[in-house]
Amino acid sequence: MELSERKKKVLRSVVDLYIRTAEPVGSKAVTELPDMKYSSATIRNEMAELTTMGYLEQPHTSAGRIPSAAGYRLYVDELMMDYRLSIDETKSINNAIEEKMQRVDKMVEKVARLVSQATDLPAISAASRCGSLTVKRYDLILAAKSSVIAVLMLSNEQVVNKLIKLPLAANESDLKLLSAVLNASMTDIPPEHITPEQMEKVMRSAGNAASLVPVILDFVQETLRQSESTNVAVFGQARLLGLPEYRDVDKAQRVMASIDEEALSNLPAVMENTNGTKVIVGPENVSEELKDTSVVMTKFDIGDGMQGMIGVVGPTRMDYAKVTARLSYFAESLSKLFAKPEQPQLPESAEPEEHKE
Amino acid sequence: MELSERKKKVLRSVVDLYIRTAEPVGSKAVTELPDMKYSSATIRNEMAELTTMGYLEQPHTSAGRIPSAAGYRLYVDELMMDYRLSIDETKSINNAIEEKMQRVDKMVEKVARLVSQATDLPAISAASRCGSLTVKRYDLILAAKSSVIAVLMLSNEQVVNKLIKLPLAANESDLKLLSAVLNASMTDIPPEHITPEQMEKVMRSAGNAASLVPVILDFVQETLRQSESTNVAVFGQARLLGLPEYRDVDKAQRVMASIDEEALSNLPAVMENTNGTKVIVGPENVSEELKDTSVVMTKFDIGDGMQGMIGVVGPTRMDYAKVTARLSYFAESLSKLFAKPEQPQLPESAEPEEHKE
DNA sequence: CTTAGCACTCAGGAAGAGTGAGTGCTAATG
DNA sequence: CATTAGCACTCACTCTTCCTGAGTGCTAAG
Repeated sequence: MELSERKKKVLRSVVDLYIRTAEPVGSKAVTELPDMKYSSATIRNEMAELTTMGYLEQPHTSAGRIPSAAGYRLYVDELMMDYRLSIDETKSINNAIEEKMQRVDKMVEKVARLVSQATDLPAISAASRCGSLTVKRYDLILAAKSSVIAVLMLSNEQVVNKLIKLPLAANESDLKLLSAVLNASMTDIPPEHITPEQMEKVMRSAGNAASLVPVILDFVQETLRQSESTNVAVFGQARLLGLPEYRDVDKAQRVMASIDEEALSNLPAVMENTNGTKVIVGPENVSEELKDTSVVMTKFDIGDGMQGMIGVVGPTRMDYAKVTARLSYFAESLSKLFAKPEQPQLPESAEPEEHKE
Repeated sequence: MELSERKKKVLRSVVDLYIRTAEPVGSKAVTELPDMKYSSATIRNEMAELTTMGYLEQPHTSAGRIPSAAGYRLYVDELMMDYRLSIDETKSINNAIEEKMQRVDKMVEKVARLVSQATDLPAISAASRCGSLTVKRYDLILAAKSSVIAVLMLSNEQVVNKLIKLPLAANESDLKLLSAVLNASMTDIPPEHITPEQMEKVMRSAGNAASLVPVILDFVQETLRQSESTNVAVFGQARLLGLPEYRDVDKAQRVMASIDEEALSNLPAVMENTNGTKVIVGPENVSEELKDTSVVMTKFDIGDGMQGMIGVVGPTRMDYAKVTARLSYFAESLSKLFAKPEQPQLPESAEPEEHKE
């Protein structure tokens, strides 16, 4: 059933107010809003109907209304006003991102930290590889009498290396032979297909350098496996405590603990089939502890076939408009940055104006 | 002034009890301890004296006593009983550490997470390089028509690499020349000594590959600089909230926020001149917010000239004996592990017995 | 030196009263 | 018919008061 324009306006007002004050919203408060031209009685009637329709709730008979999960959902999907980032905001975001950074996952972490600051809520970051990797090319460098550097180029253009110390001396030509063998027979093979039999075959043809083979292939397996893992971190948890809904220490503790766990396991799965920004309102969360906690997550591509995810956790009453706006902007900036890694290109298309309030 | 044996015994009992219960300790409670053979009146007198000596405090006239900072200090330095880890504890520690891990800083983080679990307190981890690094050796590998892998071997035997894409094609002999030049003139130079003049000199002698020089040297500088930075992380913050002293949300928030900051900046400085395990009792902390929060930190060497630090943050009333024991054990295990990286050797010397309680 | 006894203090919980924001309903109004 | 004014009612919260009991310091006796 479709809501009347007036009902939508009332619902939006209630949600907005509740987001600001964290207290049940009464009919009078709504009346006092700038462009509400109805009396409190009318609003009361509308609110009563919105309550029976399930968009609002009443903590007890003589209190104002608060939005229900359905109310928030509707608000997020249809009602909320776009929040435009202020110039200051975009500037500080850009400055922060502009710094040269080397390791991709550290970069994502850093941005998550910024997001946490910007939203004054805890933030979660995750960097993960998607799709399985293989080795595209092997190089062996003789670094000293008895140490060899193995350099692997992976299918995503990433390069990794390992220093291997040998029990005995090695020479250039042995290494040349071995790397030729490896490049011929061990490229483009996913880690789970590296069998002991294959390993033996390689060893037989590797001549003097045969003792290197198991070390290298172990390293290969480890590298390919490990790079599939996700790297999750949480920042600014303490900010939760500043919010009235988490004045209850027990609740805060439960939520924070489950952010830690959730972050470390479930999170990647949740975003599996999504792209862009997703809002999970309270009870839509799987975990029991997070039933009145909302999550806004955004997924984006970063170079080398990796994906990044940054999210914010807060009370169901969080400022969805602001949070999603900021998060999207961060994600967009990061994507662009990684698209041209040597020459950071920052989004200018956004044309930020003074933000409405 | 030296304390009598009886006073020491009373002080120890009070601290022990307070650590367990988090509530002011009355004379009666002390009397009821197994080997206290005095009446409550006697204990009262002793406690009164300990109070005037500054080792105990009284929250208000009609309450029991709690240890003062000086009391804790004395307790930590002289009074507390050694805590022996139980077999179970050492087992779970060893299991956790045994897994193969690749990146050192991740390893330290993982252990910190374990420490947090084991102590049920927030833990801080830091991994940092000490002393300045230089490049020991350069290798350049032609990876494709127009991409080159630069492999640097650093003075600590660590190897790093970077994939460089060229605007034009390169050939083997150009790279051979360039790497010879680099190895001849740019080794063992700390990052701050890489001057533009030098860079130009190298470029002049580099022939066709000159355009690679700035990219490589930038990478060198970045690598050497970055590896000096410290990598700090905090885990299990939420555990603070389980403790009675942090039922006050505001306090908890202040402390947690300042753990975040402290962790990220001050921490390495604090441990500068220390080795092994250090206990910082409440007011000995620099930060105002942490005046009634204690920190136990331990510093240890991990391979490659890196140092690791793991610490625990908790109320002044934390179980110092247990925490220091566990922390030391973790640190010891890690040090040994890194001493023989390929063949994890776990401490057996500890000969853990059933722990006293 | 140790202990029993006693008067005194004071934090913290329980019970009760008052306050006011907010509601739903009804009747009047444009 | 939609809107609004008016009114009685509800109920969370706060403030105050009272009471209890754990703990103390001091004194006098063992």
